[in-house]
Amino acid sequence: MCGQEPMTDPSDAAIVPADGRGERRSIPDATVARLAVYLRVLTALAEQGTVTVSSEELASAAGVNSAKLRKDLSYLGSYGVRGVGYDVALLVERIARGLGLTRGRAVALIGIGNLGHALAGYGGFASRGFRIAALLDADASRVGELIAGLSVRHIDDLAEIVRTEQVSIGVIATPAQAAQDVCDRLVAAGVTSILNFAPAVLVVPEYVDVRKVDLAVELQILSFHEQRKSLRTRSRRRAGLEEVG
Amino acid sequence: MCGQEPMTDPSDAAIVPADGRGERRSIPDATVARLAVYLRVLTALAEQGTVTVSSEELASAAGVNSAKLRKDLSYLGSYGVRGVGYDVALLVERIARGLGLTRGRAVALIGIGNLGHALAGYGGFASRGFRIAALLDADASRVGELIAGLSVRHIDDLAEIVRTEQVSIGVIATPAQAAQDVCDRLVAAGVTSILNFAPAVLVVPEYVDVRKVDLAVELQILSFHEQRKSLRTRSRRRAGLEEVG
DNA sequence: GCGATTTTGTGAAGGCGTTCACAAGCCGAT
DNA sequence: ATCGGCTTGTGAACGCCTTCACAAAATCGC
Repeated sequence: MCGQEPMTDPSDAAIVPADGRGERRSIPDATVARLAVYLRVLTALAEQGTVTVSSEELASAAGVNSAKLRKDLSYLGSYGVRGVGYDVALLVERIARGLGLTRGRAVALIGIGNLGHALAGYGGFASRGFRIAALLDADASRVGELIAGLSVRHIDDLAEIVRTEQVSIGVIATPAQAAQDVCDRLVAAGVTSILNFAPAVLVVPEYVDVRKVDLAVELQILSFHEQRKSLRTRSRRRAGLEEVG
Repeated sequence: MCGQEPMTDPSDAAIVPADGRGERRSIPDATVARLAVYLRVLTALAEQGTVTVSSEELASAAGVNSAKLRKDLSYLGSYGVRGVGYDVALLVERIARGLGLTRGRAVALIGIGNLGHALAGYGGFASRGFRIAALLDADASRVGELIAGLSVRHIDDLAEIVRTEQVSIGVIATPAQAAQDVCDRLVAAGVTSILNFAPAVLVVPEYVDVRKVDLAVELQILSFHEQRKSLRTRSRRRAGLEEVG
């Protein structure tokens, strides 16, 4: 019913200068989000030994329709073979390259509370090419604590860490009221991509990308659909299409 | 640059039967997601004593433009006053009602690993009207463990718990390979809304809503934009618009 | 080699959401 | 009571994304 695709803000469609024979073409944000999913599915296929996959198979494994999948892949170039399908290994490589995953990026995680702790221990980052370079917190009493093999450092060390570890992405897992301050520090340190788990709207310069994940908002969206479903049932009942109470 | 709005799948626009004088009109998924954000901002405003707010003020606090905000609110009805703005308390009430948050919904959380643990302890759920009714895990050795005041129960008790606790939303925080099985159990137990943190594509009947949060995908999207930024700089340099290397 | 079959890649069409711009409406001052 | 200023609500235009449908291309069998 309500699909599973995450989404990005369509207000800024990806722009590529279209210089010479540089990048092929601008890739829509919605497509980028799906490419990441295809990559995950393809990696799993590769691990179980699948060599070739058709758009139909891959699409159904990723939960989209095949026309959309083909159009998405076409933004990267023509890597399929008509009548045959796609080479799994080649596609994995192309998508990874398209998403800029060729060199593993360093991530700094700020806010070692409940959620920060879980994120620090989450294996999915490392397994998909992201290296957690540092854990930081403002609470001095947490500094030095060892989590997932990393020692927690103080937020004041942020700028230095970003420089020495070449951090390109900051993850904010602090309480809401600390988020903007941490965000400002990240931007000042030169970080231009931020993933925000705090339930707060961040203000950043236009050249900085922010993605947010708000757990309560997700539940509220589901709540809306739940209500819609029960309203629908109720009004159908009222209309006498089913037995009346 | 890349905005902060989460997104839903546009492939299924909300449908309301438009019977008699039932619901006003269909609310787009993108709007629903933003309404949840407005609600958060408005609640904060109310707490600090603000009585009235203009679309311009609220929009900038929520990080959207005012036209969009007004159109979003208009789906709920006409609750603003021209020349004045919106009554904060009234709007909070209307949005909460629109999202179906009038009665607090019960949530079952399955998978008490790293992430599940953090989610169980996350205060943001309770504070926004969601009650965690049960924690479940397939690992018998975890059963009985006390987390955030709740005792972990075995996944086999799911159906019973859903019935007795009136669970309407299931949250999956298991490893990827267990996700589909847990999902099937939820659906079988009558749950029609699922929030999935496992990096897996869930197959569900069309009447079930699934939202997914994939942390690695979020990072990959940021990675793409990082690459785009550096590519742009590089090609500009190559074009001689800046000093050459 | 050639035709049948399969599957990709992509113009074109359609749908949905965002943005624009302004009429309608409310308040307060005079 | 009227006027001026401010803010909402919304039709219309625009743009992006999805979906459709088919030509192009590759393999297989004969």
